[in-house]
Amino acid sequence: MDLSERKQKILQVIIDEYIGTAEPVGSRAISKRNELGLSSATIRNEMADLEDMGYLVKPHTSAGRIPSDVGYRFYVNSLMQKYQLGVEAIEVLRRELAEKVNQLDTLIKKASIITSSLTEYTTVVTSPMLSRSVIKKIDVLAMAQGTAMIIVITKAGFVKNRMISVDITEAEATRITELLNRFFSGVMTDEIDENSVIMIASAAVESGINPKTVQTVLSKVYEFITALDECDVYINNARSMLQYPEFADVDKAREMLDFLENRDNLIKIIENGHNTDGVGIKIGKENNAKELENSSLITVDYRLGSRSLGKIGVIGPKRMNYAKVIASLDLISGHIDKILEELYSNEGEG
Amino acid sequence: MDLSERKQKILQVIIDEYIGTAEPVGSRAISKRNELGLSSATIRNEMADLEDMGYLVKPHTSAGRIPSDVGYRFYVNSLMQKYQLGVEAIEVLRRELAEKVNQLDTLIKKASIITSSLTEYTTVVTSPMLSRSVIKKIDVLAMAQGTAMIIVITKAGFVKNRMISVDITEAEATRITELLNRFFSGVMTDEIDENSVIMIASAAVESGINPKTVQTVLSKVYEFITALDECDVYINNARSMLQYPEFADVDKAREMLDFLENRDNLIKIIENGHNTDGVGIKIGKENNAKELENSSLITVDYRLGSRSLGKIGVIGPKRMNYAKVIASLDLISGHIDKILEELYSNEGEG
DNA sequence: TGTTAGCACTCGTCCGATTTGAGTGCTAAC
DNA sequence: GTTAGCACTCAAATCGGACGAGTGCTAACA
Repeated sequence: MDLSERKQKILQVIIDEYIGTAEPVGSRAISKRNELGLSSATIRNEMADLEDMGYLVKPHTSAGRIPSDVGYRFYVNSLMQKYQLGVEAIEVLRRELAEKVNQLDTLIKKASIITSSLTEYTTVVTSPMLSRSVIKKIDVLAMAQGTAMIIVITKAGFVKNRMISVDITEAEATRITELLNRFFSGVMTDEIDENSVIMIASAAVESGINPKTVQTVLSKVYEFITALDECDVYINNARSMLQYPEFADVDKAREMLDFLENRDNLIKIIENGHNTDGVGIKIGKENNAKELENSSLITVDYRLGSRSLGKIGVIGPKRMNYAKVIASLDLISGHIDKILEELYSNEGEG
Repeated sequence: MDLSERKQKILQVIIDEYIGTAEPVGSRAISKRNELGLSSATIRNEMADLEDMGYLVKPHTSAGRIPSDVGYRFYVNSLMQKYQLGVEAIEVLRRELAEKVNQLDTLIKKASIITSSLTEYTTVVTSPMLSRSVIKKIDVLAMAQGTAMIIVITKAGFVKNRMISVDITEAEATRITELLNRFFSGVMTDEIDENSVIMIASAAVESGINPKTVQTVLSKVYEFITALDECDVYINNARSMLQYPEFADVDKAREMLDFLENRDNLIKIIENGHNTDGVGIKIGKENNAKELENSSLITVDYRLGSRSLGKIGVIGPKRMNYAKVIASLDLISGHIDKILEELYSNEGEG
């Protein structure tokens, strides 16, 4: 079942060609390029074999052939040449990322934008998972009459806030804040359980705060902390889909954009689409989503130390420039990892 | 130059029809609806007049006629019937907005989503302008080695944060935080000038903090506060463009989506497109943007008290359902105003 | 004078037939 | 094993006629 050297060569030429043009490629076109020095008839025979073996398919009798999912998979695994990004591209990336790195979410969004412009495909990034973050500080602020605000800051520099409805005085808020920080500052979010909340509650009540207020605030705080890991996803450059002939049909484009709009689904696909080691590549049906049958998804982790915080993914037509996308993602995730490492090297250990 | 009763009637029927179908409407179709009891020939004569007067245009000789920008403008100003939103729609809106109103930006984003689903057009909202906000609290936190975070919370419940590079100890950060709040808490952001910063700086230096650290932190804080009013814009349901025949051509759709992606431009258009009183309606070329020549933009303010915080806009084809969009925006902005009023009734006065 | 029936004319769209051309598979010869 | 050659296939492009929606104009009518 192994492919002869020559078949591999031909398959590679076909896929390279198809990636460039999106047109089925025929035997004559290949033989003309005479890298192989074979006549079109010979190529035809080989192509027929490749089709039998499942690497190619014919859209119809009198068209050329296009790669099947299997063909792409073989290409990605065995044939593809490593892509070398241009020095200017690398330079731009370095410069852009250096500019405003000091906000974790800004950094991620920026990374997404850069990836889009580097690859010209749609980029999706998941926001950093905060579930295993260390709390730097919690604030409870009395705001307008009957409302208060909870602010949680993690060591990694992530700030989340939420308003709650509760009658509370500034003094009470300050006191509760004090207690919260005494117990929770420096603690990892998923180590916080109801017991710790109860301890704080009794301490607060002892210091004379209305038990009902304490109860309301602390249950909201607890709820908020446990909900911190809600994963969000940013989509970038979705409109780029429209530039590829695969989506020349407005209905196709609409289907894809509708799919992208469904965040939950998208997150699921991105999380699924990933094997542990570095880059995850899902081709066509491998994505297990009808809407992505004609598309591929490539993902990488971005990490803090050994811990994966989230993912950056690129979605494009199945005939995407895999080598370039992989190179881009590799480069950018490497950069992010380094930046995060520098910024928060003391985070992440209990 | 006035339009006779009958011409107005005819114009109205034509526009109503065209809004529904996107097809040029002919004289026969109108006469068939016999609301007017006129023959097609008579209608034809009237339509020819309306064309001469600039209210209608012909795509080509043997098609019906479609409204011109002038025609739409007349329709919007004089002919359009008030649209009554369904009770279920109103109920949904009320319920949705009630649910998680406690975050200003969440509220606005949600409003945008609701508007999209109510109107089925693309919605753009500008984030609340913070320039004339009252500061509730400022925090400076020492984070990882060599970095600190500035957090500003406004009375209206807006939280913004930024990381900065500076060598600072926790004690120093706490001290600076104390001073910042003593001077700035309760102050409106645009009342803060360099003098106040200098005062804080000297106080901080007096209390023994490294002058260089003080200088770095305070200049960053000042920079941050003055940059608070950077206006952002959220786009919702852009893909809905694709469902209208106006954008059946992928290139047209692409042009529009490209335009929407250019945030600066978009903000400019939205801000321009607004006259002070309530709803702003810009039809086609009135938008002063090539990309919007075939689209209309309707905007409303959302307010806190009398102060406009930002805008909600709807972009759709020129033949959009103006009455419905206006009714929706009216309703939703009214709701938001009320919610904001309730939440932050004590904000906004120096 | 305003309205309408009638008619010639325009012009985009639809539809079927034809042509074109890229590409294939097979065969026979080298 | 390779290749030239040829018949065959089939989507896409081209062409042309029919169709029909719609117009403008004219003449007749109330």
